[in-house]
Amino acid sequence: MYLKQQTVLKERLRAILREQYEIELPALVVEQPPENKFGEFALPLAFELAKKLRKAPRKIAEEIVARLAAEPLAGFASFEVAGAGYINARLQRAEAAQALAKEMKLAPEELAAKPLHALVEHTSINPNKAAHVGHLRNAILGDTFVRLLKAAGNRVDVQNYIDNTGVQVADIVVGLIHLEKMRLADVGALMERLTVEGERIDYYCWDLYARVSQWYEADEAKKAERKQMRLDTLHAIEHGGNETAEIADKIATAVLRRHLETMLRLGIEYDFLPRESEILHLHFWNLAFEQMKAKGVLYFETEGKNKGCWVMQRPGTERAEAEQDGPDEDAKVIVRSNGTVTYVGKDIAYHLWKFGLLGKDFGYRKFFEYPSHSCWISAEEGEADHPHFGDAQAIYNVIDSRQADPQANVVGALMGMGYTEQAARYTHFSYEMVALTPRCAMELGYAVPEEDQGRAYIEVSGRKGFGVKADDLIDKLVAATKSEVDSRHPELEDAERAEIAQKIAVGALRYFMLKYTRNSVIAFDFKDALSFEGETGPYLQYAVVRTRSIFRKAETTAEQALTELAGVEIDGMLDGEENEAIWAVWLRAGKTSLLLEQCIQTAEPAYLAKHAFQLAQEFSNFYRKHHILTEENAAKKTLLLATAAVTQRELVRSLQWLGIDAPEVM
RNA sequence: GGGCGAGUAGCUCAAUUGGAUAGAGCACCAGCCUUCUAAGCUGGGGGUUGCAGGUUCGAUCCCUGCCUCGCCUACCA
Repeated sequence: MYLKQQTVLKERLRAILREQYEIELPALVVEQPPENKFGEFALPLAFELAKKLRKAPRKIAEEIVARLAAEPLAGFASFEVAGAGYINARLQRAEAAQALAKEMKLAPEELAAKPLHALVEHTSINPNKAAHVGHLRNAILGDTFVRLLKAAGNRVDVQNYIDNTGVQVADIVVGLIHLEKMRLADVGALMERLTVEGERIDYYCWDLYARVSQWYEADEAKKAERKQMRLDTLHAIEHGGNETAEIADKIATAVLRRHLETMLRLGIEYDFLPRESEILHLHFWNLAFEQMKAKGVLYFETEGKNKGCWVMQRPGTERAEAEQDGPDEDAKVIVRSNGTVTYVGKDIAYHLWKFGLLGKDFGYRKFFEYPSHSCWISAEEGEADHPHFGDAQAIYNVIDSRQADPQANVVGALMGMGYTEQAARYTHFSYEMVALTPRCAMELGYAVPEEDQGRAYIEVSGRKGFGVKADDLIDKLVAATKSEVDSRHPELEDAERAEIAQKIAVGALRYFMLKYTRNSVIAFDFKDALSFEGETGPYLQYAVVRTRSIFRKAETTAEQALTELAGVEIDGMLDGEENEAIWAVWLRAGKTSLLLEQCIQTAEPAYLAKHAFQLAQEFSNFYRKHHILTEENAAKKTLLLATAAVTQRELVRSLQWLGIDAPEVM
């Protein structure tokens, strides 16, 4: 509703500017006034025009308002000049509410103008240890963005990139072979033993990874030897076709499966798992290398520290003419002097594939089953019958901000190859890490040096085994919500209480990760994460539960209540100070599609989280002031019921996009 | 050294990307459950937006300089 009216207003204004002043403004700013008493839209454009027209802003505003008032504009009640030259527009409130009540689905004009085939990559955890809170932020951000893109009408493939042949996996293999003295058969036995004992393989690896990392450094005399073991192991894994690689594959696959299970607890699913092993073995790089050489993106360095390497100019390091003598020491090495390719090189090849520019595809086989679809994994030789991924028009990589540089290198390579359209639709969906507060770290039993105790946060470290595991956090949340539900609803069956607790725990966790904007570091603390009051997921769910309770008692449904509003005369019932709380709900509810658009444009889900919270707040305020079930005026009661209904509809819709499900009772 | 990000209430964060009196939550204080669920609501205190300049009708936001903090900057992956 709101977005549509905003468009109507903008079009009218553009027409007026053309006719009256012969001016075309590239961007017409429409704001939301700080308080509803100023109206629903605020336009500061008179300030901008003042200089061009050499007139006082207030005078210009008056002229425009006169033109706006000259003929009726659909949905608007009035326009006025305010302050030094603001133009405020007021909606015809009853009309707006009636229109919003009818919007059972998102209106077509509020969906993406041009639906795209988008590809979102998120999670991408090294399959060598348990997922931790930082990975949860990644997956929750990515999954939420997927839901937003889909809601706006785009086709979306969800990918989770698996670095199954990297050093981190190699470290675990070194641990199994050299510390635990295991062979392939022993690893199989270990995994069976863990299953029997109900232990998690990813937890086992968490500890082993920390042990190996320390072992590398523990003995000064053996440091070099041990680092060489690590390198040899890595190369064996990369090469494939040997026992070491088989151990790596066995363990990485098992850990990956655990990651999928952990994420599924939060409602997060994937379509495809491309693995580095296939990027290597199917020789994606060879094709990328030929293409890059042919297009002059790579050049062979003959001097300086990078002598003998194929290098690429780093984006943003273009040198002045005068300095162009000698080698570019800032250049990024893509192929080492020993002929092996770096990570960035492989990443470029992978991204050419994502856009369908490589000229080669993965093999595919089924890996994991969800109730509604299968998740596929890359394979050298896949199944004959399979879906096809890649060929995306837009890609979003949910990767933490520390990898901004390598990401920029990939974009730089695409640009250099002339793929400017693809480069423009390449989004590094960057976010800051989740760190721990010093207090939280000490609670977990980690020794925090005195000089670090005053810091706002401490970075987690997989190598030190320092962090909060995802499943531990989810378990803790579920336990806390379960005991709360148990005490509030002793009349319910235990299974039902468990289900409610599960939904609340997920709501709390997902909202916690989404309420911060992407580039703020989350200083994690159990106290905040386990809070269910104030700006939290449960607060939003509670608002929905209250509306459900109302419709149960009124023996109707939200849909019915909204339908019935059409037959009622509500003119005047949304105006005046005594009705402000009612209108505030309708206005906020009408902004959902506007927020959807903003979130996608800025790749920032936090705005929707805030919107949902504000709607819940407006509703709570309304709920206290207006008692629905005891309202005696029939028309008024219909409006109040519809107000609860529109809250429920928009809140449930927003929460669904955030991946949060509201229970029936809580 | 260079690049990126951050610095806002006691704490954790917002601020519609340059707009009206800088807002929320937590914590603290005072109230509100025989009326639709108190995981709630109302009120209160709390701010020189790191510092100093500049740009303009208007700056938390843009520019310059400085201070503090974090991250990135390998022929590691």
